[in-house]
Amino acid sequence: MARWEPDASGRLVEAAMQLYRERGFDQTTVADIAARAGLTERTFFRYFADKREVLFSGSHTLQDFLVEKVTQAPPSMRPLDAVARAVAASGEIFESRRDFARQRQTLIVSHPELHERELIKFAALASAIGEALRRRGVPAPAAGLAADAGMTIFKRAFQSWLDDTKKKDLAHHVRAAQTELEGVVASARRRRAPSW
Amino acid sequence: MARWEPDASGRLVEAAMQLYRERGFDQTTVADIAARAGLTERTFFRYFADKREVLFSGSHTLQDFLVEKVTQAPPSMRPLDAVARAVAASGEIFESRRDFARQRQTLIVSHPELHERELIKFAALASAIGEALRRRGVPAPAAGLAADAGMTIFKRAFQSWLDDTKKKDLAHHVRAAQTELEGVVASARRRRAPSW
DNA sequence: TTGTCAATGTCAGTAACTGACATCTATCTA
DNA sequence: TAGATAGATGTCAGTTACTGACATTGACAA
Repeated sequence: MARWEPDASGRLVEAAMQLYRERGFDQTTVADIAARAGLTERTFFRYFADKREVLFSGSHTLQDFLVEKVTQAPPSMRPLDAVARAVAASGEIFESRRDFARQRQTLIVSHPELHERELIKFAALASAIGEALRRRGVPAPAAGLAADAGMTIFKRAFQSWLDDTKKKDLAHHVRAAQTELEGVVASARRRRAPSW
Repeated sequence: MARWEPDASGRLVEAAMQLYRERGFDQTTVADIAARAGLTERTFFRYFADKREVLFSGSHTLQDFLVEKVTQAPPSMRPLDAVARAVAASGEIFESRRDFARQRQTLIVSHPELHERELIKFAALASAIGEALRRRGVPAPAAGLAADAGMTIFKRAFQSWLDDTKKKDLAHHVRAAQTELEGVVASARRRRAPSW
């Protein structure tokens, strides 16, 4: 048998989600979370850098997934398409946890501290994807902008996927968001500089 | 004469910038900042919600400026152009404080806590600008995306403006960033959906 | 003079987070 | 099989960000 109850980290995540939802983020202490997980406060901080991070343990997995997909995209594919396709493919990570994702997102958007953390995770994602694009030979400025635009698409698509009662998959929402963005960003005519 | 030394808030900002630069953000306590400003810790927290916020006191001014510029843009102007032009115009806020802005940005990007705060300020900016666009009659999805794309342009342009030794103005960098973004986002041909 | 009021100060308390060190227990090793 | 090992956890003391309650200050008005 195992030395201790298995999956301490997972238990902490589970306990945190429950408590944040039950009594709110501010009304939950780290000691509360640890107690519900059958651990001590000190152990919580060995697994998570702070009280917010416990809701973002999956971000590393997502980052690895997206970077790999972007890296594997056909060499001829345009940068933003490579990113959008990777984002669309990440639906497989979320599909089975739609309810969890919805609850988590509700928590995040209603607590600025959590929202901040989400935003910097997206920034890290964008940075990693930009680097992957550069490794594909995309020039630096375009790579960074394609990564940022990809994150804009991701955010929109993810939200509308969560809101979607018809349960279309994430890829569908990604395509819609990309098309919308193209409509917004495309210049009226091809030109060398903005006309304003 | 005034009851107390004037501009307590400004003195706190000044003291914080000095100390964060002298000994680093983590090695500076709020009590340190307050002491240098000739005030107490408690007073610091009456002016700023937390230790980070002291570096973002100008964000409200910037938001009001951008919202007003977007609102005043010619009705025929495309949403992203309206945002980009507003962003370009905001150069007048920064021009005279280029060195301050550079020092501040160096601090922010080297401290994740500060970076988080900057990101949520940008998110608030995007939200306010999106709303302003909707008041102009821009449909909801396009308004939000144009605001986000505008912030992407702002970030790029602001950074390259800070890095620019030739001292071209912010508007120049905004135009360059917008042109780059258009190149990245534009679909290969006009189409109804992404081709991937 | 005296009262008012906004800005500041004082003080005690909570909780996030950290460093140092102790303890536990499955497994490895002699 | 005794004992050493090592990773996971616990204990404890300390710092500091942040808050609520209440006192004080000092220009100004009545």
